[in-house]
Amino acid sequence: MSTKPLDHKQIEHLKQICNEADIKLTHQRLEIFKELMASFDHPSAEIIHKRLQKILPTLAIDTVYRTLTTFNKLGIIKKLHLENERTLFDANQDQHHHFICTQCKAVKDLYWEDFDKSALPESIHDIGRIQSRHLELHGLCNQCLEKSGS
Amino acid sequence: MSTKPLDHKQIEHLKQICNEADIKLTHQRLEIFKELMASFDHPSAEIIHKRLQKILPTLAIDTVYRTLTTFNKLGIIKKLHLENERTLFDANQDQHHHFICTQCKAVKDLYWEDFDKSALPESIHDIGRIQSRHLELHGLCNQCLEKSGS
DNA sequence: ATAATTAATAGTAATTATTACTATTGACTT
DNA sequence: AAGTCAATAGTAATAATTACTATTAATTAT
Repeated sequence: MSTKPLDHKQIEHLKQICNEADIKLTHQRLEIFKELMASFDHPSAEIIHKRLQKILPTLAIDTVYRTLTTFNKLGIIKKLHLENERTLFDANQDQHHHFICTQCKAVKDLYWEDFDKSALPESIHDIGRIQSRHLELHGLCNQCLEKSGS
Repeated sequence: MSTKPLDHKQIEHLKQICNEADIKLTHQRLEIFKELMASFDHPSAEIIHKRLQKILPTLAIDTVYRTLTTFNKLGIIKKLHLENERTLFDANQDQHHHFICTQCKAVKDLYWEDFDKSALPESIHDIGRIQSRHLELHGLCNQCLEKSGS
């Protein structure tokens, strides 16, 4: 499993967010956050729970769900509802989009600033006021393409 | 509940698809399809089941799920995995996108041909080969905006 | 330092969405 | 009219997520 180097600035940021929201940065919350920051993939609550077993053997799955929901509300992670049997979680806070492989179900990040800055069609005014946009691309990832030998 | 007028061409199309796929167009399948075609909203399996109670009182929820999965595989409807507690279903086969109101959770269709035709960023080649794109816009719908009085 | 306070957690149980199993149905064929 | 077989209803199981409650542990007051 590939991981990212830990960014202490992000942990400082988490401390600040928790302070402002008047909630405690408990050991469990910190470890769940660190696990998310270290994950290149987009783990589910269960995966996070499993990965933390070594550090926090008594951690309850309920706590993982509660914490992830809390983080989601605080805006420091995002729930992903993709073509997957489970809800996935993403700690990448930069504006980005997702590619989902229809074969292996892998989820990969995609950056597209030109699109992010582009204007939405006029017809959007008939619907409502947009706060965010998220693009979901489906297709075959390069790994699966190689395997199927095309 | 607002509904669409029934399009007999679409039912003919369904018959043809079922024929080609060598599956029977049963009474249940037809009624589920008609209900989907008549729906402006994006119903869940349970909602479809409820709405069909009057016509098909013995219809099993299992059959609804099975049929929707079948239709999804046949490509005549799409499963939507949005920020919703349930999977939703969409019978609109034209290329389109979705707006989800963060307050009332309503899902509205959005057409944006210019975007559909636009080229994806070069970086996509590092990831894989795209088969489809789906944009998910989040914000407040006009109805909720009016209610909150802004 | 110790007691009081209280948010957060672990452990357990419940709920909800979805899928699986099996006998039965009903349309079609011979 | 009997046989065939896919599809269904009814029931049960599974899996993801959430709720409940006693306990823990950190913080504040004494």
